[in-house]
Amino acid sequence: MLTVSELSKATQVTPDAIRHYVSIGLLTPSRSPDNGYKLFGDGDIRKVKFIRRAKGLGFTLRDIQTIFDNSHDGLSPCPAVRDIIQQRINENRSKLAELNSLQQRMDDALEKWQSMPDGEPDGEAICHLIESLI
Amino acid sequence: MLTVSELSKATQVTPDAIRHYVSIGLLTPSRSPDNGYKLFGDGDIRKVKFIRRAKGLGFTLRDIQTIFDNSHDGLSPCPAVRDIIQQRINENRSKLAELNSLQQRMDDALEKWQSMPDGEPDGEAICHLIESLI
DNA sequence: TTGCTCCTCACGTCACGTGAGGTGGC
DNA sequence: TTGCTCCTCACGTCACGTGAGGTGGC
Repeated sequence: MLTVSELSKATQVTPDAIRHYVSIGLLTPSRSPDNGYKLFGDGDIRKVKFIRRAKGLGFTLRDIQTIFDNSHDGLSPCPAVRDIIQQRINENRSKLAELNSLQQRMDDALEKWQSMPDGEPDGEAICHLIESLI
Repeated sequence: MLTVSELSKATQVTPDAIRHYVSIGLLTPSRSPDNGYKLFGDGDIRKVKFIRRAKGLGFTLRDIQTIFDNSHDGLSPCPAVRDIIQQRINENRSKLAELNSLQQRMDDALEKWQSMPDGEPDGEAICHLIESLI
């Protein structure tokens, strides 16, 4: 049986993150009758590593809870896993497109501003740099 | 003088967003003595448009508050604007790199999983698709 | 009375990080 | 006593969206 800090060391995950996973039900440690400390089993090391791997693939903690629930109910989580990652891929593509166009706008603005002086506030414009952009 | 919904229509910004800007101090409407309604002036149309334009360039509402504060204190906000956008550009580059590598990992995983069957839970693995990845 | 706009809380979002205040064993 | 780990709240993050419950004029 492992305490929070022991599980933390075994998995390279912060104690706070582990406590968070417990608080949302991803991990369900037993309790020490002596002092109420959370006690984790060997399976929890695997579970935490799974959480980290899945997060690295873009799964949310709620997604991961769904996977655990399926697994616990004796269902194969694989179909759900395929569905979810496809959705996360679509979302990520949208976000990438968004950030790329933002990057473009920022770069354009900064370049345009290179040749512009700093204006004093004149009661007319808040910041002429920003307001100069269409 | 404009009410919330009138300012909303004039700027194409939702009433909720306008109320939010008021609540954090970006807008400071006067109040109708009759019914307590928020009353905005013509300058507020310009301010809301400025907020939207700045947000479109990656400025946070807090950044925009800083710009307003400088402007209000009779200082030129332009040097701060240049500093801030440079910082946001750096942040955006990091985030883009992050999302690009996530995209890579997701695509790789999905492709690898094409040829793998859905496994039944066997008490050994939670989801062999995810656990198959190094 | 019905419809419309307005108001002020206050919670939910995502995944924690960071105090705040207190406990228990060496 | 000091140091270390543990505990449980509860707030902050970013920019709103969404009820919840109530008001005021046509």
